[in-house]
Amino acid sequence: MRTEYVEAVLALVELVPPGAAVAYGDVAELLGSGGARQVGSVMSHHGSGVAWWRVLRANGEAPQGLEAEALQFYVREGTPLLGRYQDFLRTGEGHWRVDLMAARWAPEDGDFDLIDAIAERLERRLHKMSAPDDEMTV
DNA sequence: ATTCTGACTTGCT
DNA sequence: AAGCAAGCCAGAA
Repeated sequence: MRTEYVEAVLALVELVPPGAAVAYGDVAELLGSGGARQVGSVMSHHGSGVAWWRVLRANGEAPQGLEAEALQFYVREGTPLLGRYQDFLRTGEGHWRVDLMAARWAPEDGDFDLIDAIAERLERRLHKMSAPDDEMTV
């Protein structure tokens, strides 16, 4: 993934407040570019510096392979959870997930501007690279 | 150009 | 609840 996209994704993720969360697909949608898998890829390779646990699967499951670590953060941040997470904390058994209906980030007044700024900057930087120039007609 | 690979999604059994 | 197939977007080989 190009660095412009990586930066845009990370910048977006930093806007998500503690206790809230968004799905991979949500991030792509807010950026107006790429898809859920691209966002997942970015998080996997470059997400360690941000609150990666606030970006998860559309059904509320934590990022693949990091369930246990993520749960610690959710509990600490008071993120709404569903299922037997307490069992999971004690025994490592039991299914649970984030209650995305309740936890999904609802951007506030100032956030929309920031989101737009990020999306626009990405758009600009992306377009600059292609420069079509009628390539197909040659 | 083709194929493979992912911290993904959605729909159907 | 749990699997599965197909669709998805893009980088890498």
